[in-house]
Amino acid sequence: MAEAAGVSRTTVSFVLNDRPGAAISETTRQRVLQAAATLGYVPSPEARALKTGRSDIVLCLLPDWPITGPLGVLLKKLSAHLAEAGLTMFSHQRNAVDDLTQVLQSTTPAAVVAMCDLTPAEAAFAQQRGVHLVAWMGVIPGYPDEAGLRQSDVGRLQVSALAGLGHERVAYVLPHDTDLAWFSDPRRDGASERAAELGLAFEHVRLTDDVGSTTGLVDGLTTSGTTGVCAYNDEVAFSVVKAAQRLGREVPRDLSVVGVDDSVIGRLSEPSITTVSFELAHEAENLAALLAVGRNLPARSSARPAEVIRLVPRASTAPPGRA
Amino acid sequence: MAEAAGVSRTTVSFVLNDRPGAAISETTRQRVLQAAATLGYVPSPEARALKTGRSDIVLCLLPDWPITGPLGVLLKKLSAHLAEAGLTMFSHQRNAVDDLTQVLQSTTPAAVVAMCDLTPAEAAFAQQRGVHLVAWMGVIPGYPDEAGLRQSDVGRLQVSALAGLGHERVAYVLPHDTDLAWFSDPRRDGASERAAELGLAFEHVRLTDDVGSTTGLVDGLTTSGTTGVCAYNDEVAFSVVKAAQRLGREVPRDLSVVGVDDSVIGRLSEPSITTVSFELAHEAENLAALLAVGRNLPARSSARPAEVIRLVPRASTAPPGRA
DNA sequence: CTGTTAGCGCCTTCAA
DNA sequence: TTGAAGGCGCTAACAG
Repeated sequence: MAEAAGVSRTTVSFVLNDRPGAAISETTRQRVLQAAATLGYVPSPEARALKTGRSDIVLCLLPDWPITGPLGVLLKKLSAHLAEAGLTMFSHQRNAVDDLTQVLQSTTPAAVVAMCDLTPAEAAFAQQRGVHLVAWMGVIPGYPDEAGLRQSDVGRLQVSALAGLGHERVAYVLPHDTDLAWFSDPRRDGASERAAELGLAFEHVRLTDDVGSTTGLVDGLTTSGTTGVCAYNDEVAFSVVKAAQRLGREVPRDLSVVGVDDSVIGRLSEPSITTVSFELAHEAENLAALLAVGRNLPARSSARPAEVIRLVPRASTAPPGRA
Repeated sequence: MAEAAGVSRTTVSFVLNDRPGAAISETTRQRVLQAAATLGYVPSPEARALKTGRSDIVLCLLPDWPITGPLGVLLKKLSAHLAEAGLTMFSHQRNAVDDLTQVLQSTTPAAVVAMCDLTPAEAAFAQQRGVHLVAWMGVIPGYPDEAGLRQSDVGRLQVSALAGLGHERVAYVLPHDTDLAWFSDPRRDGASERAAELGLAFEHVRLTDDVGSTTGLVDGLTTSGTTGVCAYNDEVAFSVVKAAQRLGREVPRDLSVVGVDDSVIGRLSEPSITTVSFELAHEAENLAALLAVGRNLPARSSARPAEVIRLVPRASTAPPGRA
């Protein structure tokens, strides 16, 4: 900014950054602000970052499948919280051609939130560049997962719900899309563990891309005595319900089904689908606070919820063998 | 990078940037590369951007609702294409607290792709900063929309499909979520236009958040003589189908329904839902080419499809009044 | 309270 | 074919 304001660069820097230590006369302050406004001046992000060694970008590294539902909402909230703290959130979806190493050659973010797994090389590179690494639902070698949400707990909750109704043989149904394995496997494993703890018979099957074959899979499940199904999400649950109905089975009398996500499809299904919903507002704030250390993040009120995940009982579950 | 390689900064810069004009002996080249590798040296993005005045970031500015389905796929493809051209794509979702002006204070991208509307102030700011602006499904004052896809065409195609089957009274059903108005209104308007062209009776209704009330809405539609419904998307279509069935109407005999998105829910519905699918691979390449001008973008083969949008006929549509 | 000054790491013209 | 030097726009010591 030209010293069109008639002051020195230092002064400009001071007032624009609200430097705590420095005392600037209100007159000068106004003069600088005025000049900045008329000139349309804004400091160059690159020069600033170069000088301070750090930008005010927070990068969310997302897995390479679409983020929808509760997680999408969380991202949105996180972005807003960070913006309030003067940080800008960007998302980058993992893809085959560029890894974090590449991405960090385009910018040096203040922090990277890993919502997908990082390789040791990526982690090392980020560290070397002084980038603050936060593992949130993604694995970074040597870092703790900061997410207050375990995918395995989702599976555990589903099984517990069925067990509570008296089911003794339960199954986990995985989605066709193996890209989702990163997500679905932990849920299944949690379900499996919980079933073992409770002494339930447990098996799992994976859908295929052929919709028709779901019928066969569900038939196999019911004939083997399974009375309760945990589905990866509401979409899978819906497809299981449909298949059962095609087979002349009644839901929930012959088969109970529990989904995940509390999505529209589950509400519209007949019967409506019992599901697991997420309470992620507090998580978003937590994460924002973690990322905005040293900045004055506006105080947030929302208390930590009793449970991050919660069962939403609907019509698709009942004790086995009766309506 | 220390001249641990025993060469000058110039040399390093040359080899690392593959400078065309300069001839570097293969020996030196290797020595530099070697040293860079062992030192783990990478040029600072900020310094580079400061010097050249431009970074290699492409920023996609997204509307503040979740991007799913075909558009999500497009983003993913775009990101991969840009990565191949040495550009890094970041996404930033619009939110209430930071606008583009704020975001551009964190970085100076090579280009911004507007997938949501920009204010004149935002556009001016970006221009002043020398950021290349591309309107793609978003409106930027003074810029042409580069998207080969008009939302209004989606609505038009839906109406055409119903008209082709002989329907004479059609309705458009909008989603509850008014955030989606930006998307849904153009579709509805296209449908309305097309209906007028074809001399069809046209009306539109909006769902409410109360699922039960959908029944009443659909009842109103059918009693007023509507035989064909265009739904905002497959989810809305599904909910219309369900409501019709609750009313004892049969789909498609009493009511034909056309959705949009070719989503799983439409395929699993009974009857399966006729829908509009998108062919966006070519769009992604086009857009990438537009953004990567001056860079050597790997050649792409996919030909421009005959139609960006395509009707997928399924079981939920038939001529009016018969099965 | 305000101005001077020295780089941050890189690219690039100019000379050698 | 390579080295030296200047400056991109900014921040932060350090005077004044």
